[in-house]
Amino acid sequence: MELTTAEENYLKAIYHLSVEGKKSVSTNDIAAEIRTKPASVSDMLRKLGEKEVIQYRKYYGLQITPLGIQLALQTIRKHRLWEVFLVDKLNFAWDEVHEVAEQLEHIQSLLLIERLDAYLNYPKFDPHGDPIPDAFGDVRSRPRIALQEMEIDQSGQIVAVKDSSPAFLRYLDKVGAYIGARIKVLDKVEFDGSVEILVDQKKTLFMSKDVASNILVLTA
Amino acid sequence: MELTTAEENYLKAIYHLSVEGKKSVSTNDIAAEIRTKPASVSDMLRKLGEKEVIQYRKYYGLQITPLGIQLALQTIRKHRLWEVFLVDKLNFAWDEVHEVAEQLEHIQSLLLIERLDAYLNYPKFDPHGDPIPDAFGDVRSRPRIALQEMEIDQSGQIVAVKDSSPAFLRYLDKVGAYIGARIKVLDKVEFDGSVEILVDQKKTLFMSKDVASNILVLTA
DNA sequence: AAAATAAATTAGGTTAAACTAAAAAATAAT
DNA sequence: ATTATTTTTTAGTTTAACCTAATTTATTTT
Ligand SMILES: [Mn+2]
Ligand SMILES: [Mn+2]
Ligand SMILES: [Mn+2]
Ligand SMILES: [Mn+2]
Repeated sequence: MELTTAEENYLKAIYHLSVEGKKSVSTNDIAAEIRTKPASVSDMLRKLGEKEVIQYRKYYGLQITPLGIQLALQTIRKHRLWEVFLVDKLNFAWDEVHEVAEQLEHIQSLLLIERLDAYLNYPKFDPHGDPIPDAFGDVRSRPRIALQEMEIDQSGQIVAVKDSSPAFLRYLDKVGAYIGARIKVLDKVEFDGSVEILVDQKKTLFMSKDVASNILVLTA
Repeated sequence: MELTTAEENYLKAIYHLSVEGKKSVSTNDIAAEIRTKPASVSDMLRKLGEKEVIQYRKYYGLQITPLGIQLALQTIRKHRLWEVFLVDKLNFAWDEVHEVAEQLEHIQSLLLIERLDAYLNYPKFDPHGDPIPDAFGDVRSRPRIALQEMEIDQSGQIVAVKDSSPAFLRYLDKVGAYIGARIKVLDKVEFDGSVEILVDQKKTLFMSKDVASNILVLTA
């Protein structure tokens, strides 16, 4: 069973929206995620249904199948390994990798991805802190919460970002927030949900609710 | 000006057949090279003509333009750099790289290819001995002749292969011929054109005319 | 429960890239 | 110089992946 590039992109979007997000995924959600029109999505859902990577009843909704999950995870695995390669070996910044990985993830070669994995020393997380599925599709996920949901005085370590857009990542670079940083919540403002944190025991940082909710933390 | 993957493949084939080969390139030649039907080639030639990467007058023939050469060389550059990456970094054998490089060459990112070039230490030749064009499309080509055309007692160094098929490359591996090997022609058989050579001053090797004509040598 | 609104699908069209079969042009053979 | 052959192009289809506009189904509101 092989999927086209477009099919892989759709399936990946469906996986992200369903398995990692809410249970029910709408045609409009997928269209927004993939930046395409709902009519095109309907068309593709029928095709993915025929290929049995999703279970699809029109007007009712869809459910990704075990086969679909497995294939989606293989694409995600490739995407994240390439991101690690770009950052670790080619010195890309973490905000420069997504677009290129979006292309590289579709290269078809089992040997390539296994060799790449070995070459990178079997990394467990990508530059944005997202877990890299192994060759069998197993994902070791860490329990993590949004910084925005932490209590005052609670401390932890930044382990991932929810939003991987260049604008957001460059903002984090600018203020000095990074994956691996140890943080402690100093204050939370009731009024607008903004937070004040201490980074690496030396630098205090204010951030909006919007920013804080896109930073994922492993609490101690 | 951007080309699709199919257009890049056609243009690359046209470049190889015209610039590196004979002057006049037929529709059938291209069809054979790309493993497609002549009718499909005619269609594509019209499109490539409109994009001005070739000059095309139907029934008369085609000529690749300077713009076409430049674009073809960029694709060839990417192809060969990826081949070096696969062999040097991911331990691919030289007969395993072509198919994967055929896909990787179409990844679009200027940053990627410049960084890759730097990471590989600006290699000048790919694993098959073919020169890698630089970012400006300049190719440093060495004067090389087919082993088959060497005289008895003449010596030199294997610098490239004409045929990159896995079958041929694996045969060379088996008999112990490799790029960089110093050789000397011991004998040439008039009857069938086969040759006997001495490799690295220790091992003698017999090879058919067919094999010898696909090995390129830099004569001392 | 009917009407209004929102969401999803279908109908019909476009573009890229392939194909087969038929026609046209160029080349080779008599 | 015709005729025959080969090469190339055109005509007409197919498939994948998109689109807009129209229609159908589901959901909400009155
Ligand atoms: Mn992609
Ligand atoms: Mn990532
Ligand atoms: Mn290619
Ligand atoms: Mn090569």
